[in-house]
Order: sequence, then structure tokens, then C-alpha cells
Amino acid sequence: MTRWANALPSRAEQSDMKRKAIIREAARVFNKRGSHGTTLDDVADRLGVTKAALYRYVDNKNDLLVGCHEEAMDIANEQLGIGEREGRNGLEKIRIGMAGYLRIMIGDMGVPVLVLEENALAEGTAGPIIALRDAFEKRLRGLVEEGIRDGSILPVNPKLAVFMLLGALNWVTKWYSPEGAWTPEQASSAMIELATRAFAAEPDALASELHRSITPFNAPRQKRKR
Amino acid sequence: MTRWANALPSRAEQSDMKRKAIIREAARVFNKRGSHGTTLDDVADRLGVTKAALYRYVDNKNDLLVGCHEEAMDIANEQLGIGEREGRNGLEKIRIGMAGYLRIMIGDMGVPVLVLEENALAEGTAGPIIALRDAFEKRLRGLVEEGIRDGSILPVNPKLAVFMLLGALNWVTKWYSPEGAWTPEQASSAMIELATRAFAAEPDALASELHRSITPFNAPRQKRKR
Amino acid sequence: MTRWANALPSRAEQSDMKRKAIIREAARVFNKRGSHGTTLDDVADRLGVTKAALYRYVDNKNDLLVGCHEEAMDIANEQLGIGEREGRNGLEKIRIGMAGYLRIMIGDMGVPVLVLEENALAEGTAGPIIALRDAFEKRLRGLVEEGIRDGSILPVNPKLAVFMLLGALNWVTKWYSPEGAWTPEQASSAMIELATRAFAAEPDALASELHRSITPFNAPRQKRKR
Amino acid sequence: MTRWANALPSRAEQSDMKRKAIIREAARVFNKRGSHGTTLDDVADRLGVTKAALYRYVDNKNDLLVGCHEEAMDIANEQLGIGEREGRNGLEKIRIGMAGYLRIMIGDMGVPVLVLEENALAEGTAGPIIALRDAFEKRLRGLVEEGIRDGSILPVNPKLAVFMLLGALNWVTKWYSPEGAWTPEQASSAMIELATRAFAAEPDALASELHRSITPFNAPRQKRKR
DNA sequence: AATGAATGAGCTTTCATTCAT
DNA sequence: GATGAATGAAAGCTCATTCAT
Repeated sequence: MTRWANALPSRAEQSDMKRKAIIREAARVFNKRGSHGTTLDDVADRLGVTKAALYRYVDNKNDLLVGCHEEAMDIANEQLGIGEREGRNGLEKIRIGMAGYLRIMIGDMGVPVLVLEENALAEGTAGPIIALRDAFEKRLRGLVEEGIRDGSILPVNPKLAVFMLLGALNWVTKWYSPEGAWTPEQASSAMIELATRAFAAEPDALASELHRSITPFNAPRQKRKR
Repeated sequence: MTRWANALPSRAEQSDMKRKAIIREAARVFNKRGSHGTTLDDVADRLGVTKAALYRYVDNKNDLLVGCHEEAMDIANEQLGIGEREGRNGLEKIRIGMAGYLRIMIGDMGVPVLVLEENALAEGTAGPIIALRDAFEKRLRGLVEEGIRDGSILPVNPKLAVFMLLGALNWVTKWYSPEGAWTPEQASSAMIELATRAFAAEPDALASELHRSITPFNAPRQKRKR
Repeated sequence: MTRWANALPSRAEQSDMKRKAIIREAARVFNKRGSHGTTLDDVADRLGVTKAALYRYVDNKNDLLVGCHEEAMDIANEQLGIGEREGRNGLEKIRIGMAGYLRIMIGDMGVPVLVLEENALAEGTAGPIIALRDAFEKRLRGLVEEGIRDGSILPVNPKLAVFMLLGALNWVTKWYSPEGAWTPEQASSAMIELATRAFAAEPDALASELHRSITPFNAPRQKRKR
Repeated sequence: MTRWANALPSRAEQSDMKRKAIIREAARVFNKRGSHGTTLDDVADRLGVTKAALYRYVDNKNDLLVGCHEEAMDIANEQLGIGEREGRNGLEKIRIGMAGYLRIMIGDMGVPVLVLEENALAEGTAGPIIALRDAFEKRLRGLVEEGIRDGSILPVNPKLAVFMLLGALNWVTKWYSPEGAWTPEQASSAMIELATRAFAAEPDALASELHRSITPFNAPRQKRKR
């Protein structure tokens, strides 16, 4: 016998959804102010609960931070997987994968990717996260090398190329604001097109409307301090 | 009568040098761990003094943070000035200026540039710093527009181009390590060459040796946690 | 359904009572050692809690100090109001009002009145407190003038008379000890009788038993040092 | 052979004068803000020297505090001695002695008398000071008793009378300002006349001009906080 | 499940004290 | 004699974490 014809999520599912919501909200704030600059009260406030309530779903602040990184890496890997399936060469795979990553990253419902801060993770917990991140970067480097081999990407130092790309993309969380003039789709496709052109073997002109219509706009900046 | 033939700096000069040293060291740590994640003990330890000693040269932690940003913007503007004088078109001006900026930023004796963290600056002090940063970004955008006009740069959204470039460059402090295989000069010129190729009107192949000799290397990563 | 037939104070009421208790205890220590000489640990120790617990009920040390002054002025005004209603002339009004004030001030459960220390209040917070105190002194001066008019008080400089009276009364917290030989009632009525005799138009002999039985006693003094 | 015909104070005398000056200035500030609320920098600033310079003349802050109390008790005893020689009965002796004490206490060049704060003196040093103060109070009580015997003072509890008197007088440092309308002489004689009237056997009307001309005036109050 | 309350550890800042110059 | 510099010990305040309700 099922209650409410399964329209209600089960207890366990609800709990899981809440943990996800906490992680998503935390990642957003961590991204803006750094994990050290963010208190659990900050996170709880945004969720409309008290700090103590968070501890039902998260072991401690470090666990929350780990969760953020894991979630981010999951999404990144998933999107990169899509790119690998859909792209026809190294460059395309990167473009598709990272565009998806970036779109989710800054999209309203998405999980903002978190920049790995040195020393922010507790003693024993950094290892697995670093391994995840290194694996992701390696996978990305592999696509760069594939692109070099298939001629879609210029001979380039793959490590440097990946760093350049990640820098440009991760930086987006610092300046992008949903209240600005650009939709997540516009911003991410224009940014990907631009950044990957740096190592494209046969760079074209930029096709995104953001580049063709060079209208001034207002990107929101830093505001004030508490 | 002069002592030591004026080889010794005067007391006031020494004091000034110490303040500079504090700011430089602080910026380095702030960059790695974020300003909230850095304690004044961290900074003092690296300088071999006690926390209290810092207070002779700095009003408080926020003042130190402000000092870091000011110093960074000074250097950035100075280097951009050099680029403007020496470059023959918009693209060259950006390349020369930002290469200098990046080289100093990661050079051992240099002043690491600090990423502006949201909410990290105290109530009244954020304004002037944000103004400085905005002015710098505007100046950079001006060079992009100049490059578009003189044909050295592709039609591109200047704001997006500047964000891309700054993201790629500021990211360098996250992964660059002086103990790694690359000198600051190598890393910065290779990175600049790569990143600016994204909007160069006539992109060439990459000339830096870093790109031609695609040797794997080990960039140091995260180490331990407190 | 009510628990314990409402015999238990609600959470909000308990919270309010705790804040009151903190203020009362703080005022006692502030009076003895001055606010600068008192640490929040001192206050917390006396209440059997930790320093951090105070911060649930008080914004900061200055807020606590302000709270003490407000509470004290409330009581002073309240008692003076009683004096004004019950006394038949200026002198009697002062005697009744200030006797009540003094009795509460040194009574065990009472709220010790706090001497306003110069510069002890933070930047913006001194104004309202000073205004309260000035208003109280003015009210007291008004009663002196009333007494002069109705013949109960000698022609005297009202300002000086009020200063004299307040000096004698506020001083009591410095020497009075509940462990001594005098009850709060004895001490306060004898002191009031004596001090107001200074400006009484027709001074009688002193009626309090404290004055008739001139027994030596031991007032406790300074004890220890940190 | 004497230098400068002894017009110059000797080295030792100069040193002694400086110590006196430090103590005098310190007492003034201690009186206003309490000893805990006063830093050695405060004292040094008022003297136009650096904090470190004080240590040539004073062992430490506690020594300075002790010095203040000793100086104050010296003056108090000296003035009381004058009263004892010149007064014809107990009341007159108190009036003359305490008027001198008060005049010096608030006079511009005088040594402000310091209120003994509980716990302000270091572990072993409180004893002698307390003994000095107790001796002084006892001496004062003796004069009250003498006055009772010779008929100049009403039967009164001597301890209470002394507390009342000292309270009224010590309070003066809280409100008296040299910039106000009253000279030290006016203020002290009017205050003494008023306060001692409380226990005078045959109280007269108040003779001081301050009492006869009941003009409003502006006594300066608390100002602001740093 | 969630909250208010309490705590201990840590951080920024101040200050008495010492020392080399 | 006096000063700038440095230090260690506190004090005010914050915050992650726990617990009773």
C-alpha cells in the first residue's frame, strides 16, 4: 500500500533533499565570502532555519564543505561526460562539457562550484577532495591532448591550458549576478566561446550575440559590508 | 656627521620598509587562505615577530587588508602604464602590461595581488578600494576597445574579455608555486600569450617554450590542514 | 492547555529575568571596581555561567553598562515619584524619595545605582544616559527650590545642595556592606536624615537609633587583589 | 663650589620634582576615569613624554597608584593638622581642615585626591594604603567626637558623619570644572559650609555668597567618549 | 525535527612592561 | 635620560558544536 500514490517523497528522500538544499545554499555563500568568512548562521539564515537544525543533515562545517566539493565535482564530471559523448573532437568535447558546467554553476537553481581553498579542509578530509579535483583536471587535460592529436587544438601545454580555462570559468562566480543583463546561458556560452578560442587550432570570429552587440551593460559589483 | 655614510636606512625608512614587508607577506597568505582564514598570528609568524608587533605598523586587520589592495592596485596600474607606453596597439599594450603584472604577482619578491573578497572589508573602507578596482578594470576595457579599433583585437565584448583575462591571471596564485618547474617569467609570459590569444585578431601559434615542449611536470598542490 | 498552571515563566519571561539578573549583578561589580576594572568574566563568574552566555542577553559590554544606568535611573525616578506624592513639602519629598532610592540601592535584592564614569560609555551611547541623569538632577533641584519656597529648606544653592546630597548617597555603595552591623533600612534612613539636615530650614536633633546609640562597628573594607 | 649659586635644582631634586608631576597628573586622570580606565599612555601624553619615560620615576603602574594615594593622604593629614591647630572646637577644626583639603584637591595646581577603588591595588600593596586611609578616617572621627563633647557638634554617629562628609567632598571631583563659574575657593568653602551644617549643633543660615546669590550657572558635565 | 541555550576555543585588539639605541 | 620597538598576558567578542526541551 502506498500513501498518497507516492506523490509524497518518503522520509528519507525528504531528508536527502534538505541536505542537498543546504549544500547548494552553502556553496553559494562559500563562493562569495570564502568558507572561513561564512558562518553557519549565515547558511541557516538563508534557509530560514536555525543553525542547530543544520546538524541534522550535516555532521559539521567541514562535512558541509566536503559535500559542496563533492557535489560540484559530480556535476562537473557529469557535464564533461556529456561533452565527451556529444563532441566530435577534443575542442568540441571541452566546449560542450564546460559550457554545461558553467551554465549549471551560475544558473539560479544550480550548484555553484566551489574554489578549493588551501587549508580550508580539516586534517584528514582534504585528501579525497583533492583526488577528485586532480582526477577532473587530468580528464580535462586528456581532452586537451586529444584535441591536439585530432588537430582541433593548437599545440599547447595542457596543464597551462586547463589552468587558464578553469581560472576564467571559476572567476565567473565572482562577477556574475542573476540580476544583471545576461542570462546564465548567454554568459556561459559567450565565455566558453571566448576562453576556448585561446587554444583553438582555427579560431573563428566570435559568434555569440554578446560579442557582436557590444552594448555597454551593468554588471553588478561588490556592494557593501555588514 | 652621518653614520655608516647613510648606508643605514633611517628609523622612518625602516619603519616604512617594515610596513611594506608586513603587507607583502599578508597578501601572500590572504591569497592562499582568504583574509578570513588568515589570522594575524599567521602573518606575524611568517615575519618572525609577535602579533602585537604588527600593530605598530598597521592600525588593524582591516587596515592591513586595505593596504594590500592598494599596493596591488598600484603595481597593476604601474605595469599597465608601462604597457601603454611600450605597446604599439591595444593587444600589445595589454600583453606587456599584464605580463608585468603577473610576473610581479607571482615573483618571489613581488607583492602578490589580492583577490577582492566580497564583504571582507569593513563597513566604510570598501568604497575606495572598489573604486580603485573598477577604475583599473575600466582602463583595461579601454585598451580592449582600442585594440578593436586598431584591428589588433577581435570584435569582442570588452567586459567579458577583461573578466576572462583577470580570471585566468588571478587564478595563477592558486596553483603557481615557486618550487615548481616554471620560473615566474616563463609562467607569466606563457599564460599571457595563451590567454590573450582568445581575443587576438590574428592568432598565431604559441611561441613560448612551455607550449612547444609539452613535458609533464608536477605543480604542487594542497598540502596539509591545521 | 497550560503547563504547571502557568506557574512556570515562559521562555521569553525567563530570558527577560536573566537579562535583569545580569544587569543587577554587573551593576554591583561595576560600582565596586569601576566598569573598566570589571571583566565580563567577573560578571559571568558571579552568575555561574560563561562569558559567552552573557552575549545572548546583552549586545556587548557597553550595552550592559547602558542597561545598568537605565535601570538605575528608572528606580531613582520611580522612588522620587513616590516622594513627590507622599511628602508634604520640598524637604519631605526629597527625604522620602531619596530614602527609597538609597534603600533599594544597597538592599540585597536591589539594583545598585551606578556612578557615571567619564568616558566609560562608548562613542554614541553616552548621550541618552547623560540626558537621563541630567533630567533626574534637574528634578531633584526642582524639589530643593520648592522646599525653599515653602520654607522647609534654607535658601541654598540648589545645584550645590543636589551635588552634596548625591555625593553622600552614592558614596554609600563604597563602604556599605550587607555583612556589616546595619540593615539597609537603618543605614539609608540615618544617612538621609543626616545629609538632608544640611539644608533643612529647622534642623532638629537626629532621631535615628544609629545616631543615638553611638556604638562602634566594623564596616568591611578592601579585601583582596587580583 | 656650587653651580649657578644653587639656583638650579640638583639632579636628585629634579628627579623628585618629575616624580611629583607624574603623580599629580596621574591622580587627575585616575580620578576622572578610574585607574583601570587610564592607560600609562594617557598619563604620558598629558606630560608630553613617552610611556617608557615614566618608568625612570615610577616602578610600575601600581607604584604610581600607591604614590597617588600617599600624596593625597599626606595633603589630607597636613590640612587636617592645620585645622586642629587653628580651630577652637571640633566643628571648626573639621571645617578648616577639610576646606583646605578640598581647596587643594580641586585647585588647578593641587593634587586631586584619589578615591580608593576596590581591587585596584596589587596584591601586597593595598595594606599600607588602607591603613593610611583608615587612620585618616579615624582621626576625622576623633574630631567629630571631640565636637560632640565640646558641644559644637550634634550627637551623631561619627562613622556615618565621616562617610557623609567624605562622600560629599570626594564627589566634587566628579562635577567640578575649573572652566565653570566657581573658583576652587568659592566651591570648597560653600560646600564645606553646607555639608558640615548637617551635624552642626547650632546651624546658622548659609553665609557663602554662592548660597545667597542663587544664580543658575553652568557646571560642565560629561562630554563624549573617544 | 527543530529550537533556544550554553560552552570552549580561537581571534582581534589593548596595554603594562622591558630593552636596545 | 628618553625613545621606538617588541612582547606576553589579558580582555572583548565570535562561532562551531552540543544538549535539553
